[in-house]
Amino acid sequence: MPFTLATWNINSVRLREGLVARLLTEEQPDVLCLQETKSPVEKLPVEAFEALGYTHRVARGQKGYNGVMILSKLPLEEAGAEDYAGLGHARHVAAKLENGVTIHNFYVPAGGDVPDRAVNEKFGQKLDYLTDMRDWAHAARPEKSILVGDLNIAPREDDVWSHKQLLKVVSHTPIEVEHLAQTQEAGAWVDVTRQDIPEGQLYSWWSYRARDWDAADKGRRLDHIWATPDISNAAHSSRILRPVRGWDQPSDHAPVFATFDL
DNA sequence: ATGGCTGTCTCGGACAGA
Repeated sequence: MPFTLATWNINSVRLREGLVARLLTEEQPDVLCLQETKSPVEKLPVEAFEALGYTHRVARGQKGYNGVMILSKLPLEEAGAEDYAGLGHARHVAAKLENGVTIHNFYVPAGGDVPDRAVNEKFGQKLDYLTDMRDWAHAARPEKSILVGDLNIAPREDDVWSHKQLLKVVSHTPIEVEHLAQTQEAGAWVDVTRQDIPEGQLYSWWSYRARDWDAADKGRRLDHIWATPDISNAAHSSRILRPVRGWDQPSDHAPVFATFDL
């Protein structure tokens, strides 16, 4: 049975409960992975999602920051939650579908302003988080797995509006790109979005600060869908729903979709 | 002009996002 998966940094699920419901109604993904829910688990809005058929979920949360949730129309069982780099943050949760596919939902630390761990602790935490993800993938040798989320790195030159102007900007620095590549290699993860859309500029995030984000189009591809090689060939129909960035009181991220024939 | 804004927690403004 084919299933459609989406990942979206919602930037407060309580504030944007209505936008989530709209996406679920209009696009009907089987599984939706959210990041930056910014809510303790017990305060997550779930009733509206249940009414739309999304009766299964796993979540981790904390007050004010971070937070991840997987909403699903398909039954799923919890498959763990890691606290990489020992930050005490709710940045990962995993779930296993009845078809045996495990879904990992990540919110990688943003990393602060200065791309130098000697003067910016947050940048060091971001690199350490990616290193722990790499070591986990290397040890676990994941199979039949999908890794999604806001990885907060735009790895390719055509994943940003200006490669040259962003080389020293956190999210596109060579050291971050190298750390992400090592994480990807350790799990043999296939970048599903780029498998489907190999050429051209592709963004999933546009800053709130631009006067006209659509016209300026200074975006970055920070949100990703990866799959292990045993199921990557089943993936197709990848897409980024740019119009969602233009909805009323939007998140600064657009949702990323893929369908798997499994 | 890569911060010009936005959200949380809490009721003014620090902190975080990226």
